[in-house]
Amino acid sequence: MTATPAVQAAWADQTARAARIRHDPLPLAGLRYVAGADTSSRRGLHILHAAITVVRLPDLALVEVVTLTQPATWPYIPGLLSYREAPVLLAAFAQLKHRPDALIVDGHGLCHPRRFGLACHLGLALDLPAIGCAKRPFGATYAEPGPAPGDRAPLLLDEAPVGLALRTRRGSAPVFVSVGHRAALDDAAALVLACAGGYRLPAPTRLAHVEANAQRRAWAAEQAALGDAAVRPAPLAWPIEPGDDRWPNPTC
DNA sequence: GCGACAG
DNA sequence: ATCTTGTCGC
Repeated sequence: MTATPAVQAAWADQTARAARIRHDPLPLAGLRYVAGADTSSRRGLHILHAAITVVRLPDLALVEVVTLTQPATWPYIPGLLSYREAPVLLAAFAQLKHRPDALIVDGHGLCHPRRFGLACHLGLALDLPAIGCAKRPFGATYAEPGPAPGDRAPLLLDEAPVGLALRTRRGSAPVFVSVGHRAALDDAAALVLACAGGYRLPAPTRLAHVEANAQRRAWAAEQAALGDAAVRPAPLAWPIEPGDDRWPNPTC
């Protein structure tokens, strides 16, 4: 994907929004409900299945799940994941009965070319403390952290510290934690560790991944049962032009 | 042209 | 992200 007008507009949009990110300490002591966000989709199908989970601390019990299926309006473009995934994730979040104290996103926060990854985008849109916990470093470099859970090393992007490579489980690759919005990095790491529960990925996003996949399978089965009435997968119209309602806009 | 590249 | 078989280890 090249620098189409919509892509350039999105870059400018991210830079403008990044200036509004705050780095508050997370009130970890009173933290009770932590949400997780993830999506699933089938290979050539531009349909997104989102899941938002709410997990209770400190026992990591799953107390609420919302899933939602919507057509994607953007392709996946490295650095512009938000424009693809944020709309359906925000719509799903709006259906939550609980108001979580914080959100963990399957993706990056400040570890991003314009310092505005999906976790920043969602946190800012929701005005909620948000952190990114990704499975791959997205171009950032790091020294291998020690083997014990809690061991960590700085994540560097363009020579700048943007997050942590954090060991959450012995014998597993580290996860890549960066601040999204209204959170400090050490608190973000502490929260991820508090949610690890013996797994590599923190419970909120790990369970959201499971739920989003279940939603994709359920949707596929439902479509199969509908036969002729099933939605025909319209190919994603791309690129888009100015004035298109998919143009980067502050509401999503 | 080649390799990188969150999900 | 998804596609895919077997394989290694607790």
